[in-house]
Amino acid sequence: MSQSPKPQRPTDPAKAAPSPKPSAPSARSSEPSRRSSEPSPRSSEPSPRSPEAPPPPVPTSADVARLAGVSRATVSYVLNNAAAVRISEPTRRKVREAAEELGYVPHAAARTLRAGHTRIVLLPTSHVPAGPLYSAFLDDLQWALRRLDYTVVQYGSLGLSGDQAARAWAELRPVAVISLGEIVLSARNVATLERAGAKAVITLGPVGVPGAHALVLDQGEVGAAAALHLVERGHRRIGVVVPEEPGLELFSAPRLAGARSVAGAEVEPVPLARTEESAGRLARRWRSLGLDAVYAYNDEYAMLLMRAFQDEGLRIPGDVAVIGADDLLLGRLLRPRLSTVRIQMPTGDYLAALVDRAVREGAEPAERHGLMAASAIPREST
Amino acid sequence: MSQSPKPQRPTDPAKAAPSPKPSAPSARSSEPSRRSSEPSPRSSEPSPRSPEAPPPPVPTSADVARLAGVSRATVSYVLNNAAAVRISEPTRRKVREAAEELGYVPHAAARTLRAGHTRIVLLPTSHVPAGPLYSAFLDDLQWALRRLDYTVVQYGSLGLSGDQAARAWAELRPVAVISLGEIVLSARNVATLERAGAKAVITLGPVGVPGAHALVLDQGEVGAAAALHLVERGHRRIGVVVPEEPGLELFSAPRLAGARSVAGAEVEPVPLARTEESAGRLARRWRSLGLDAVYAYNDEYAMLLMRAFQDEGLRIPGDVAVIGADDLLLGRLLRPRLSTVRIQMPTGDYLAALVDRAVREGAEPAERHGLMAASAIPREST
DNA sequence: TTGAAAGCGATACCAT
DNA sequence: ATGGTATCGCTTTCAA
Repeated sequence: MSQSPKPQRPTDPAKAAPSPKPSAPSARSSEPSRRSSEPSPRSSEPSPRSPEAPPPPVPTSADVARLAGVSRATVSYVLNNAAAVRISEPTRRKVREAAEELGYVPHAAARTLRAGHTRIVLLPTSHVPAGPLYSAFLDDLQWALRRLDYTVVQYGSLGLSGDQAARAWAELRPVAVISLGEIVLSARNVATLERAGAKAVITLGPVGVPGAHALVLDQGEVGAAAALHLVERGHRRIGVVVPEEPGLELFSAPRLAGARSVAGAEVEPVPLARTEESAGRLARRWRSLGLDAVYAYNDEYAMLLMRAFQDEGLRIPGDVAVIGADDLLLGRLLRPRLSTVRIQMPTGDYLAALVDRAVREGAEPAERHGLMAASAIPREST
Repeated sequence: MSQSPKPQRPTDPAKAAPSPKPSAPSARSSEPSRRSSEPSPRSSEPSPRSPEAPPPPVPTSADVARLAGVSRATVSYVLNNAAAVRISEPTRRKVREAAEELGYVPHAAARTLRAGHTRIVLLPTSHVPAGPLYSAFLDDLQWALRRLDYTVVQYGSLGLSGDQAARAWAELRPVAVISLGEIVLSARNVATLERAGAKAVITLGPVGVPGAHALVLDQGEVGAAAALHLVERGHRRIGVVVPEEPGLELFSAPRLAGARSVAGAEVEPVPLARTEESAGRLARRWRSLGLDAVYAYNDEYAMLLMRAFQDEGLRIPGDVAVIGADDLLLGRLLRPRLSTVRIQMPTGDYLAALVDRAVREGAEPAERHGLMAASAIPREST
């Protein structure tokens, strides 16, 4: 076992011939099959795209070096503006021109492998939650992260289990993962990611995840703000819409609980699907429920429900008060104008800074609460 | 040059001592700095996360091999279910258990480098266009691509120029790029990507891109369908909303042109921002415009405008007919119910199959038209 | 100032 | 049935 390495055949036949390269690597590396050491098949023309020519090999830094008449090391120095080494200006220009001419783009995988780490911040996406609130937040976050020189990669994780997802993400060796809460991570998953080099696993959602930096956005506050508002308006018997669509439980359950926590509120869960039919059915049996107000989960469900109530002859807010959440534009367009709960998300800058700190200083995982402020916006529907 | 390799120092000091490992690789590779060849610092415990311990090295296939008592080759065979090689069942189990125990996850970059290509399909995203139509399409596409074993990566490209973006994408060596039209690619950019190994550059949008597989989704059809519908209903003086929000010109201009192309329609462009104020202003000067119908770009703008009209005392469709586009749920909730144009996008399966064919057979770039069907859905607002 | 070369991790040949 | 090992492209040390 512990015998020293026996160089039965010369350690590296290829490297033995530095400059002109031995005629051809013969049938050596047979698998990747492409690649012929000379970038252009022969001529120097830009190759007018012959119909069935094998795809031209991707230029490497070695190609650039050859064209510029320097070593690969020099190419690397120039292209990365290496500060520790001084390269003459003529050489720099030669290198840059060669790179330009070949259309050279460095190979991220090779760099990653060499460096031992990436600057990838991975954002899992499953369903794009389509809300303008969310969109703006996402744009903001990406922007802030790029300013800090991270590469933002959204990884489509639709329909993956937590385990599958964690493995798939880990393969990319992201330096950080920011889970927006669509996929529920277990402590195991967090461990997988950290073993794969992730310096920060941040979850943004209604529940904390053991081992991760959790920004707990307490959805309960949303429900509480809504219920409190209704109670203050003199309502007591409050229906709370619980969407029937799967995947929303993580949000709806805490919102319901938050509403329940409000003193003076008698809360009744009300299942509702995001369809006209479901809303119609609910409206028709509404009077039998004996409720005088409803918190409709969010503005979309609220709109749906308001319409159904109105078609049923119920007056808003006279017969039933309605409040939504998310402060969508459409709420202001409804008549009566929809009261809502506005949710304050952490800014992209804040989150990006958190990532950066964790990456650089290895901040301890912790749960942060109270980052999400929820406040009722009274309009005409309550 | 052709001197045989001179092993000044043993080719690989690490490999020389498989089991106990030579104290440390001294100050050899100083840059990546981490990595100490032994996965666990010493003990076999899962390490109770000592406060300031250096991060444990990421396990590699070599670690798995060592733990399982086999070679790295064997590990690779087992973990990839290599068909060409038969490995005994006990060995397989040993390897799998070792991998499991270490929480081994293969390093995508290393595999990529070795393989010479990736299975990444890159979807640039800049603004998340937030429409449910778009979301559904995206989900669909990701799903279809994953079924074909591609890795879908959305690359946040907010605020990058075409050149910057193309370079950044090319670094990842994606096997295909599907540009959803938010970023406008030039022929140069396409060339950059193809030189970097992309087998297919597909653009999906109102305009074709030279050199790319272009799925031209002719937005003109949407405008035409809307205008035609209005003309058939007896309207002639038709306003066409042109959103003032930046980034929508690529869609709004062809839609406007499409409306203009309809015989019998007298089209007037109408700028409108996605705010209540803008809609209110427009509604107030509406009567002076002498128009009897409006195609409001999409359902959101239509809703905005309908509300403003109604607040202004204009009757719909009596005084002004309104039609939107995208067939959003909210259209059916408005009163009167909003007529709309439903847009038929190519399915994710179709697009995924197109990618796959291009990747495997190197299909020639071509423009495909007529993939987008648009049909008016009459409801009550026209 | 530049070049030679080691080596990051995984894979698939070619031996055994 | 397994193991040794060259290789992918890039960065960076060390030597010249």
